[in-house]
This record gives sequence, C-alpha cells and structure tokens, in this order.
Amino acid sequence: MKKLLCFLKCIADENRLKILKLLLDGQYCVCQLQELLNKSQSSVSQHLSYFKDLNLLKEEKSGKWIYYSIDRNIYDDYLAKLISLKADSLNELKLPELKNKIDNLESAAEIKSGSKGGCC
Amino acid sequence: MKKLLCFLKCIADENRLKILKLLLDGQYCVCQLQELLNKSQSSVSQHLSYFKDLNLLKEEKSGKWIYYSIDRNIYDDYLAKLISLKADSLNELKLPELKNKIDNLESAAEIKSGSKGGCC
DNA sequence: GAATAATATCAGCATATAATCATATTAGTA
DNA sequence: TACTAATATGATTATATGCTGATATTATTC
Repeated sequence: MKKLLCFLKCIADENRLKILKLLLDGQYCVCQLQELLNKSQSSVSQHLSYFKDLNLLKEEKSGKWIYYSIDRNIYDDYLAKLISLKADSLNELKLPELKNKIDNLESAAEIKSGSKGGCC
Repeated sequence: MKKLLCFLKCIADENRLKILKLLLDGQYCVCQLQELLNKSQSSVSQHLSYFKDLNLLKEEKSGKWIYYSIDRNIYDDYLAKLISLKADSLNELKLPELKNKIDNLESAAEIKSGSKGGCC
C-alpha cells in the first residue's frame, strides 16, 4: 500500500529517524530540533513536513512556539500495517496482476519442486 | 542504531517492498522476481543484495536455481527493534551527546512550561 | 501598528540511489 | 570439455532527495 511506503520513506532517513525518536518521547519545537540535530531551520521544517503529510504530528502551541510530537495512534497504525505485511500481502499495492502471474508461473513451471523445464 | 536504519532504507523502496512481500510468503528465484516485477535481472539482483547485506535472505538451491526467501527470525528482530524504538530511544544512534544537549536545553529554557525567555 | 521571532515554502545545487548495459562468475548439462 | 542458463558485479547514466539560502507567512510583543 502506498501509504506504508511513504511511511517507510519518511523514517528511513537518519535525521528523521532521530526526530521520530525524540518526538516519540517528548515534544519539541523546530528551533530545538534544529539545535539537537545540528541542522538548519529550513531543513528541520522540511523533515517535519514528511511526518505532517502522513498525519503523524500533533502540534501544541505555546507562546510563539509550536511543540511537535508524534501522534501515537497514527504511528501505531503504520507499525501495524508493516507487521501484518505478509497477511494482506498479495492483495495490496499493485500486486493483483502479480498474483495472476505467480499462479501462472507456479502451475506452469512447478516452482519449488525442482523439476526440470526451466522456470523463466 | 545503524542497522535499523539500513533495514528501513532497504524496505523503503517500492520494488524492494514488493520483493519483501513476495519473499515473506514464498520462495522465488531471481528470474521469477524479474518477471513478477517487470525489472531487469541486474536490477533484481542488486535489490536482493540489500536484503543479503542485512542477513535477511535464506537461499535454497535446486537445480540451477537459487530460491530466496526471507529469514523470518532476522526479519522479526528488525521489526522488534523498530517497535521498541521509544524504549531505547536516546541511548542508541549518536544520541548520547544529544541527550546532554536536551537536558541543558530543558533546564535552561524550561521547555514545555510556556515560560518566557525563548528556547533557542 | 511596527518590529521581531518562529515557522513554512521555494528554487537551485549537491549528493545518493535506481536503472541500464556490459561483463564476470558459477553451476548444470550435452 | 565446451556450452548454456542463472546469477552477480561493475561502470555509467538518470532520477530522486537532502541541504542551503532567500523569501513568505504567521503570531507575539513592544
């Protein structure tokens, strides 16, 4: 599923993984993250927008700051999707046509049986 | 932790996510994956090497083919690492120094209390 | 209302990564 | 042993993504 892929792309980056850890534990504003990660304000904002696009951010305004944290429910949903990958495996993504192909291949070439005839 | 990041980078790619799904469910050789994903042999091989580098692949030779599948134990280890991210949060990665910085920031600026004084 | 601070957004550049094409390797088979 | 099929590896190109610097936006405070 496309959403899961976006989630993975989001957290498969060193800086965003750090941000994830921080925001799972507490709440921080952009300028703090900037300090902690040693990145420019612009860079941090752009990283945060990845999480935002996935609805992963909760914001809490206080004075002139916006404190961000991870929305644990949404986050857990993504984790659940990942964990149950196998279950819905072939029905998602663009794999319906693939499933047909697989069925064909399997019946045609008797995969896994080590039989002759070649597989491709 | 670096390993987790590599794992995430591995599965945060559309083709490798498909491969993961397939190899969680069954075992396939390169030429089958090539067919299923509509990619070149070289491309599939290179994608597989990501999994290999992470020890995620089990191979079973049969005839002239090598059937690949995901080593479920290793895979589950990575999942566990991801799930328990929060727990070991600040002790891994390069976050020890960060933890100091955070402590400083928190005591200095009274984060989250909305107090004046600015945070950065 | 003007000045300032925090954040967001955009364009351009630099780097990383995927795809391609060519070639190497390895094992099975005639 | 030579030939072929499956897979792996390497170099090059194309594309995606992160970072920077500039600017826009928004809210706060004086």
